[in-house]
Amino acid sequence: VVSAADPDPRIARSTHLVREAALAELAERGYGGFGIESVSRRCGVAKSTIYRHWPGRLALVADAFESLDVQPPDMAPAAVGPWVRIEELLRHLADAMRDSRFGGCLPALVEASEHDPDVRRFLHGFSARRRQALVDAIGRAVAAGEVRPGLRPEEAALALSGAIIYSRLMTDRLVEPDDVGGLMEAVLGPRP
Amino acid sequence: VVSAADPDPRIARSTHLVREAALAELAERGYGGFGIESVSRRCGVAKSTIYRHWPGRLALVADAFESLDVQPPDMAPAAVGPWVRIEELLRHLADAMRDSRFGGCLPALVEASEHDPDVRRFLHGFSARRRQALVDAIGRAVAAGEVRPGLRPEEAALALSGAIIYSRLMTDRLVEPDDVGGLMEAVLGPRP
Amino acid sequence: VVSAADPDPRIARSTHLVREAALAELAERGYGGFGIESVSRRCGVAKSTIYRHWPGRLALVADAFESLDVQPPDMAPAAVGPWVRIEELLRHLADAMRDSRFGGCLPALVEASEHDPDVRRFLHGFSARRRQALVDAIGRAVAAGEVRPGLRPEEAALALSGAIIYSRLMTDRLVEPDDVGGLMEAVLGPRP
Amino acid sequence: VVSAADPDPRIARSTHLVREAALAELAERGYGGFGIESVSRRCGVAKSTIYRHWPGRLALVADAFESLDVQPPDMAPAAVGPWVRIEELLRHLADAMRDSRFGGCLPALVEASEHDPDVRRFLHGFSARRRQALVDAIGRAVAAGEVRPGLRPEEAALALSGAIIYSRLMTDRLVEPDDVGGLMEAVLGPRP
DNA sequence: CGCTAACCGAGACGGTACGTCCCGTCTTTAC
DNA sequence: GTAAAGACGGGACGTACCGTCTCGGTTAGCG
Repeated sequence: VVSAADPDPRIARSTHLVREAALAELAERGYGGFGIESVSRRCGVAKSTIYRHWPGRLALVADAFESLDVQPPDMAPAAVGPWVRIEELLRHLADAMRDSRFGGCLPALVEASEHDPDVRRFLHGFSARRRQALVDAIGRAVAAGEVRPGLRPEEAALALSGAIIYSRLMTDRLVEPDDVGGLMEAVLGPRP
Repeated sequence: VVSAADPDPRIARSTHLVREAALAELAERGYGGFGIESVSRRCGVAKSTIYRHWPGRLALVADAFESLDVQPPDMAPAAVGPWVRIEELLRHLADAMRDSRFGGCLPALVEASEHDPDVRRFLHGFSARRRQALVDAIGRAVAAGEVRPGLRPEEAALALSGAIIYSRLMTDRLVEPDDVGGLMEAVLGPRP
Repeated sequence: VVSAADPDPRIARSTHLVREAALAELAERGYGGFGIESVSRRCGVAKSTIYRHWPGRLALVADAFESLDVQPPDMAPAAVGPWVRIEELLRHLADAMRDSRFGGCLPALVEASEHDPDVRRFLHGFSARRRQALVDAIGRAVAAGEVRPGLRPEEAALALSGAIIYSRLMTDRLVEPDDVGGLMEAVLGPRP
Repeated sequence: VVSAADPDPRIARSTHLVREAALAELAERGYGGFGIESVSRRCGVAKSTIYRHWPGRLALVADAFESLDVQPPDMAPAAVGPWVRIEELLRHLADAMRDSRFGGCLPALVEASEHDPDVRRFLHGFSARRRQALVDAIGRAVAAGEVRPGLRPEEAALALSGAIIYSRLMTDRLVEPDDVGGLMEAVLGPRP
């Protein structure tokens, strides 16, 4: 919405404050309770200023989410074995679920994506990118013989990601980072 | 909200019409766009009548969901082999995701459960009941030697359910009933 | 509204309770705050029963007023001198202003009479009957030489009644019964 | 309610339109039938705008009345004789009774003042200010020998004002400006 | 002295207005 | 000249009554 090259420091300040407040608002009150005026009060930026930079509720929500930019960790793709790489990716996802800024907004994100194409694009893109990294790692694990032959990486990645997401959204007990090992063994078989 | 033994047919009529309209409204416009007055207009029941039976938005949402009563299929628990039973449960879940009344409301349900205890209780209860049936079936499959020994039923059930839910909520392509076989093989190993 | 010869004691009981409560309600909360349901709660008679006997708000208000039946005192029309008779009539009016049942309802009565013919008929009738008694007495006082000759009874009666009514409706201090003597001297001249 | 020095022309426009409509509404439908939404529809100003400037029904009623600002005529206090001054004041009052904006609202004003201190303060203040001017004029008439000695100005003013007010509120026939002379003679004695 | 007709209570129902809150647009004011 | 402050029309919220209606349960007074 706002050009990254915008030189005006006032605009940069406003957008930053608003995005922070928007995320806090979403995590705290949910998508239904999210309000522009509430964000305005929370961060001290005038409502008219917010409307000058974002066309409305949904755009602000989508933009705030994008600013989160929770990418899968790219470090050490080859230096470690595939099993460890898989574990790293899943731990990172499990951590994100516990982060108030991302995990707290996830339900709102899911709901918003249902009716707004921008939000959906972001959410599905985020999800797909992450899963692809997992698929790659599982494929390498199959090739390296660390998991049973014949295991299909796509379905396995869906099941592993799904377990973590699902436990966050529809369960009383979310998958902790230390639970990741057990989860992997349940899907991929015994640790090599 | 309304006693099951209430003999007044007017109440029965009103509650039924309102619940139907509420579900349609939720599936169509989501939790954020859900409005009592809109439900009222949709089903022709006066707003005052709705408020006479439900204290507010959230209560109506929760009650409408509960009226869905999408139970896991209880038929044939022992007559068929465990593998088939697991497949049956997962197919039923995959079907529910495609049902507009349940699958369409799921995002709203997830979002609402984040801030309303009643909705949360319903959603988590539904989810847990369903998963428990799956855990039982997987346990029997392990005991029967239909899947690899040492597989932990809880984690496996989480992964299988999660894959289906997750694909509905954060993915462009949901798990079709015919995909269930492949999914099971990815998690449980080759079909016996 | 209800026939005086109605023999059913249940109806008599209901109408009496409702009328009492209606007057109390009017004196307490005024014409604007007057409500059928409030009257119903106050006297324990069901709303449906009230509507069975009166067609609506206004009819109940008018009927309740009529039941007050505050008549000018008819005793001693000739046994005493005209001056004393005038004083008696005005004292009675001043007393009525202090009665919570009549004086408290008077503003509501005035307001209601502005838009309801039934109420207006009652109020103007009450007012005219009372004033006529005063006009008669003043006329006799003129004839008896107790007040200055040439004094017009109609205007004098209007001024005397008006002073008492006006002080109740638009003044902080209403005319007490003991002020009546002074008022009469101001309008009629010195006491004979 | 609104600062007199408020320079925003939008506020001035809104308040003016609303006050006009409120007075029309009061005169037309009375205090009981007075409604904010009706005023809103009548003048085309949104309900939310009305509530932004007045806290509620009563405040709007009181403020609209105050905006009437029907002051007793201050011109010619000494240039003319006391009798003429008295006549002038009473004619002005009788005229006000016939003005739809003031006279039409008077019953509503009386009723409202019974339960709202702001309205009462305005009404009693208006009434007292006006009556005081009359008391002064009558006092001067006594001093000038235009009326009988010993006449008490307070009571006489009460009777004269009362006759006019009372005839408006509780009588079929109000005091016309041309009736004022006769009324004065009835209370004050023959015209000098 | 029982029966039937009526009254009564309880309250659901479709409405309408209340007063509050927020939306998204727009104008005014101040820095 | 931009940002704040906030007025504006609009509309949903949840509440409270309105006046209509349909129920059983009681009760009165006629037979």
